[in-house]
Amino acid sequence: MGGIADVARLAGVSKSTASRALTGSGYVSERTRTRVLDAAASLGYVPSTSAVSLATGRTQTVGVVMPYVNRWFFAEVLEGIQHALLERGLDLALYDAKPGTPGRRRIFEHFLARKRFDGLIAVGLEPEDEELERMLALDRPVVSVVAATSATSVVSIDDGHAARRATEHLIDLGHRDIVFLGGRSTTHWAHVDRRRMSGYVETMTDAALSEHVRHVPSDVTCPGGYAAAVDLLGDARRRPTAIVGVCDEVAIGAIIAARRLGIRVPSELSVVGIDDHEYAEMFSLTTLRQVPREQGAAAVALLERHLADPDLPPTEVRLKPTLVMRTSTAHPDSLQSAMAVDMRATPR
Amino acid sequence: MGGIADVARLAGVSKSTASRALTGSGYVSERTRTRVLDAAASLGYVPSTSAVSLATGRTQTVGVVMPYVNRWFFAEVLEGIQHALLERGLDLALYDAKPGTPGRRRIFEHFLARKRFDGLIAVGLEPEDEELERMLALDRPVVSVVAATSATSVVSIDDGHAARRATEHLIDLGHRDIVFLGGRSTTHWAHVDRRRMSGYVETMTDAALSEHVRHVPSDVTCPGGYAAAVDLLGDARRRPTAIVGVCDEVAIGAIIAARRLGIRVPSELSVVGIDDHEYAEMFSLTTLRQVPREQGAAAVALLERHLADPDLPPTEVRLKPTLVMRTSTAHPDSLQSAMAVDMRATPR
DNA sequence: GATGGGGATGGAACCGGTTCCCGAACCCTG
DNA sequence: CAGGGTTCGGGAACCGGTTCCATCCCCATC
Repeated sequence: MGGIADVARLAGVSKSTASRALTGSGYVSERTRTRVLDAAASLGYVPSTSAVSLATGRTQTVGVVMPYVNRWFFAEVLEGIQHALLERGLDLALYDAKPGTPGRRRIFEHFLARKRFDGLIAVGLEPEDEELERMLALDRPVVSVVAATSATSVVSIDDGHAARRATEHLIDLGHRDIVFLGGRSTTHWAHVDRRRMSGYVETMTDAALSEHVRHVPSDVTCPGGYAAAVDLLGDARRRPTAIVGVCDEVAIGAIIAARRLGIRVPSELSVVGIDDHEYAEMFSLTTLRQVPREQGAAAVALLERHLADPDLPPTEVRLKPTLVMRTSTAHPDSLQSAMAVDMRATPR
Repeated sequence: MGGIADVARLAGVSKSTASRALTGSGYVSERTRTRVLDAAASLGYVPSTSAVSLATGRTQTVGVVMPYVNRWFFAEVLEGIQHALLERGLDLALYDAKPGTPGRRRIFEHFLARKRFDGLIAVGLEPEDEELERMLALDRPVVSVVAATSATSVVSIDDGHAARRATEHLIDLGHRDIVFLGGRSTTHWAHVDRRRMSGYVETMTDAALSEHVRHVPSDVTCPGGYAAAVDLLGDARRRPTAIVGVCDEVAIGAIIAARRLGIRVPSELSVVGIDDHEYAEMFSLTTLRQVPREQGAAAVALLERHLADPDLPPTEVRLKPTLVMRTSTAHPDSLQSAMAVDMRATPR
């Protein structure tokens, strides 16, 4: 019902003219154009997307593949993507590809092959070689958000830089016994987490603190950070003066653990994270801010460029995180005592 | 490239026979069927979805409309839906319709009208009348998850029941001064929140505690609950002995606030939530468990029935939440002191 | 041996658009 | 006034499947 043929009939023109008037391509006089547009409006005409796709080869849809949607970073990126697509009139097909599940296999074997999209955005996917192959074989542009590959375009923050800034911040405050918390727990290392860890190790080494380098693994979630921190902080002899969380969720878990154990933050323990999570403010967490929503938007913009120019080579967009100072970090106790002693010792 | 015509040619049959063999409808001899299947496999044939949709009128896609994707409940429902769709070979088109945004208007005016889906799932959408109209006018089955309407099928938990159980639990422990925390802050009341509030009020009234009924509004988020609780608990004279959180996020916010203020949970303050949020365990939160993932799956199952039988009348699936006891609730201090006094007073 | 019904197959129409190609009309110039 | 370029519009092919319908064959039945 209500096909373009009806519009054409009502406007008194042929299908082809109606199509030209509606899509705005080819020569159509101003008079007939408005006549067609009026007819379409009065019939409430909406073109059939399948017919359009079939004829043009364009689906007006972007596929989004991500391993989680219930974690802060991913949900935010997804919202950013959705928002950007909405503005462009594009639909969003979501594929939730949890690592190691049969669903993930099906997505790569069946769903993607159907090519229901003009382009693909892969968020934090960490694809196996074969999975990456399949994505590239689709002959559709692919943009990754957070990825270690250079086979596709990539949008991400500079993770090493973020971890370096975080670590430097603590060192500048006078900390030496700094633990890197999170990553490589039950599962393998995620690339992001490894890059952040490397940034931490490099900075420690550069500051001649390499013998203080210490990594405490945990699930990269708030409960994960909490559990690992309870363990770490429970034993007073092993307790560091500062923690770099692999991300805010882990850092917040550590703060909650510290509070439960009666360890004061920041006077007895400094904590810094990476993200600027929705809850960071509530916990006064000092952190390196990234804005996943912007990364989603940037991914869409980049994908759009690829769609306009199929020969555009893979491009990298790397955003710089910024340090957001709150009150979860301070000079270490020992230093404060030392300073206090100094002050007392100083003749007035 | 690689159309069904090629498959047909390679198998030495006509397009129509190839189609029948591949879709499994109509008469095809066993021999030719396997021949066609082999040909398709060797060519790596994947049917064009747009062509299939155009010919059959089915898109093999389900649309999902929700106001948020970065909140726990919504993200979990989404994952449940995605998982269920994956099993059925259906695609998922996501529409993020934040209340009061221009994007939401566009979704209802443009995107939905394109009917890129065979059916629609609306999660916690709270549509305006006009929006509901539009959805129903699409002539596609609609299933709501959490909704106050009976115009569509609905999947949800019994919110009133949940709040009643939560409140009863506190009353049974001996609390009288019980506050309902959350809802109707900057925005309007959400229906869910109102239903939960009603359950609380009813229970209080039934227990002859109506003069103790007290509602403290807050944003329905963790920081929102935190901020409101800091306010509420900061003044010792206004401080209740127990809190029913409109949801776990708010309840957890209250626990965090209490801890910061040095108020012990549960001895000085009991807190109960509704959800069984991912973080509930970490905060030892007593709560009424709902499993949004199951609700998503149920919504898909229900939608599937509607697709199979277009005349199926709107149906309701209402799940019962269960009480999960952790250690955020206990007898109120006063009662414990009273009991202690009693014990001392009791002659041995 | 004629009749009929069901299984198997191919031809062609159809889903609803876009786009190529061609002809008509128009305007301007030489 | 002839000729050439530009604008406008229609017919028909095409995108890649599904499905209706006609045909043919085989076998059981009367």
